Amino acid sequence: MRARIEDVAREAGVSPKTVSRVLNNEPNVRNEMRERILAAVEMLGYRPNPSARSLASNRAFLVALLYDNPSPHYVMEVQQGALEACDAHQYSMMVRPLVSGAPDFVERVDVLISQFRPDGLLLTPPICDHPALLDMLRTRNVPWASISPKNYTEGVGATLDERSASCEMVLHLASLGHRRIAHITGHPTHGGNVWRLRGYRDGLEQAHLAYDPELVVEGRFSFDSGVAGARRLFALEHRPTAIFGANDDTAAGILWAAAERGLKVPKDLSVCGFDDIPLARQVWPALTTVRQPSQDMGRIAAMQLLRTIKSGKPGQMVSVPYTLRLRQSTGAAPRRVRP
Amino acid sequence: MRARIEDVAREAGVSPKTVSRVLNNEPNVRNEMRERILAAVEMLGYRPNPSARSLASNRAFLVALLYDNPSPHYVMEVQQGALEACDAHQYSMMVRPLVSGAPDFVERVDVLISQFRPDGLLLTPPICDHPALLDMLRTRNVPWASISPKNYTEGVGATLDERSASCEMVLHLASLGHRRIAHITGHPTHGGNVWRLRGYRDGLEQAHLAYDPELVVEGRFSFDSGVAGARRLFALEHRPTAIFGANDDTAAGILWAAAERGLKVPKDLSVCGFDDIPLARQVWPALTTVRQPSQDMGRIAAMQLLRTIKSGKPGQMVSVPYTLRLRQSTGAAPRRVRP
DNA sequence: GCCGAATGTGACAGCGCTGTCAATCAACCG
DNA sequence: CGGTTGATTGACAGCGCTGTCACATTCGGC
Repeated sequence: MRARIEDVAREAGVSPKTVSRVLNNEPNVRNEMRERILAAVEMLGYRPNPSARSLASNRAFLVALLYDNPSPHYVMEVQQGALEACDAHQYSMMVRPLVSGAPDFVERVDVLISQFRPDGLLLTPPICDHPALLDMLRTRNVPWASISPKNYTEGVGATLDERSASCEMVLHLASLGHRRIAHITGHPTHGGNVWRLRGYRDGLEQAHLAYDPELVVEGRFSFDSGVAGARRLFALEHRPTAIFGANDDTAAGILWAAAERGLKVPKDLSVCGFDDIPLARQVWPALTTVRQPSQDMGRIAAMQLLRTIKSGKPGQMVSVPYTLRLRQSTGAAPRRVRP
Repeated sequence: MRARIEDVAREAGVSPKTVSRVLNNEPNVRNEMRERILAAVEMLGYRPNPSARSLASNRAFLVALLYDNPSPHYVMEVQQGALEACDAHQYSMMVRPLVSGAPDFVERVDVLISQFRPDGLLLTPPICDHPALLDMLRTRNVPWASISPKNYTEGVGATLDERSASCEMVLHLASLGHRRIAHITGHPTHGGNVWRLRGYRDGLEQAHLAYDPELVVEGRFSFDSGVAGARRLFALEHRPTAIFGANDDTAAGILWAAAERGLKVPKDLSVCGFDDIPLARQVWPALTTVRQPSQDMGRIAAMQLLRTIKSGKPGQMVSVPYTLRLRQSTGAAPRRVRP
């Protein structure tokens, strides 16, 4: 049978409670004692029983990651990073896919909380911007951390300056000579969408290009919405020479639609995306995009959440850096626009 | 405070133990009583405390999904399916990314088991074919279910007849007039690789085409290995007119390398893959591939695992159907091969 | 060297549930 | 009709840990 705390206590010649103190990093244990106990733990290969721990302490040592996201790669990256942070702090993590548009969405999370009693939640877009959910969490006093929330000036979590990144991207296109730069937006309820769109407008302004509403098409952060959006833009009388997709999936759709129409990228059309998922390198030509360190963001948000849980004081909203990845899908604007 | 089993018992006018019996579907409870108790559970919105449950019963109501897989989409699909099955049976699921090549791989899983005491493990390729791990699990008497293991004639889990699927794919290419059909294999330690390769040879044989070792290049189930493998095949004096990638990532790499070399797909070269991940539709031209219902496989494997756990008798290895998805990346063999 | 405060340690109950086993009851047998 | 099953229910202990509180020890200031 596996070692219990009592065995460690006997081995170290102390009471179980003292062992418990050491394991939980509680103060008021002499150093000598602490070391003796840690040695005994090591020797017996002791691991606390999480169920007993959580039953007795009424803490679950559990963080739940909630997602509702069309991009498995993104979720996977965030999950990986969050898992790293949880492991490092001896917390376990559960994952839960959800449909944030479902009528019983908030209730489902409520059930989840009463069932598993997680110490905190990790929210990805668009869940992190769901007002009713956040209200419920506040009421139930459950801490949470957000990844890329719409409002990045408060709360706990990790963000990226999507507005500046988008602005830079548009300036890059402008510097290549593009004058008609279109944008296929993300899902209107995603926080990211708001900032990427705003950054697009910033970029136009800074490049002294007029904003033309005709050139902004609503998408859904998906491949299909990229295809559909690009088809609409191609049908314009005066079509754009560059299209900025709100994410890489969208941009891949644009590329696909361009190929369908026989347009050469980047000769006839420049295309760029956002996120730098593997797909960005796997399409032809490889996508110019903004690298977003999703895994780091997952790790950082989880760390801030754990800090909040442990200290009771809210952690920070950490901004992580982005990088422009210039690849083959963007190039000089064509002299003359082919239909 | 949240309702406890005692509250339900009081409400229904029975002992806590009887409530427990109902909640655990134990026999020997009168129907009338069962219904009264369920009504009380419903009324109070009672949810058993998983920690207390697992502490008292020495079962964790927990399944761990282990993966070491380069394809996030695949893992995500399996995860989603497995989660559905676990939810339906009131089990929770933890996920754990691992590196099966690491020297301490088996030990890490061992630690995981003694720490969380999962009732069973769900193994994805290539982990499900790791002999040392399986030995350890047998020794520790931990049940597991596999998804697409190399040996699909025994054990518990879900498989797909990859051999027949690959054979059909090759026959499809042969029917289009291709005579030099190449194959870029998967990672040599993956079970799937063995059967896909064998199916490729079956197909050649059934089409009365000679097997040419020059046309089989070792890959790693990755985009990059597809690019590298295709470059090698293009360098052959007598290059293939069709390349069958062991999975869609590989096939996407082949497409990329073809574009790089200026080869038109499918006019100059036919390409096909395996799995039907979203990427297959997102490249240009869309990939002909084999649809593998990964989510169903995750769900089915989890169900079989849960059955094993609950009954003590091993569940089955369930074979799920595949479908050929013919898209634009395959076409009639060229009359004359351009260099 | 004495006293109060700060620090270090342990005894014990109990978290919410289930396993064990005993008690009760109805059905059935000869 | 007494005895024997088997079905149904409950009492109670205890899973492995931590919170609470009491007690022991050390420290600093005068």
